[in-house]
Amino acid sequence: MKYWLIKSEEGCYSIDDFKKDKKVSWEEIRNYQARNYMVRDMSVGDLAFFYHSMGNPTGVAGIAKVSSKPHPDLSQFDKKSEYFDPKSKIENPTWQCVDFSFVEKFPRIVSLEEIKKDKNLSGIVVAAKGSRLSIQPVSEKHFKRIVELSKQK
DNA sequence: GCCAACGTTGGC
DNA sequence: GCCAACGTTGGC
Repeated sequence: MKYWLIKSEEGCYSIDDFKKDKKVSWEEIRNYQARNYMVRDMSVGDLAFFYHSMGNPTGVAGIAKVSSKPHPDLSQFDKKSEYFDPKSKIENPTWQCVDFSFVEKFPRIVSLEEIKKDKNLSGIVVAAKGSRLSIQPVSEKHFKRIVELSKQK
């Protein structure tokens, strides 16, 4: 069982959109490191924080669960898509993604500011300087701590 | 809107 | 394979 953090711009796709959809294919990731986490390291049943970037506030908004094995990201073959990749072949797609199902929306956002301040969360990837990766691993300890924080106040 | 950090591209 | 130029992310 592993834990993750997936970023979404609040204005593009928020936790409320996710709650309504119940399930989403995590397409349009065009970063090899992020893709490799999905393809190589995620397993069905893993939990992931749903993180609002560019949010007000920015922070962890809820929890998602990996609900599929990796499959081709169809947007790479869609010529009209902003994410179309002319170098990718149908026989051997460059970009793969997994599906996430909705688990819960936190009663409140655990903000990035709060995460940075909490001593129990030192070393967490999302708080590192210049941490831009849109999919990140989270340790079990850090995962549990943030869940705990979300229930406070 | 600014800008630091860092990934990607392409010339050599 | 190096590295400068360029593009993108994302906090502030």
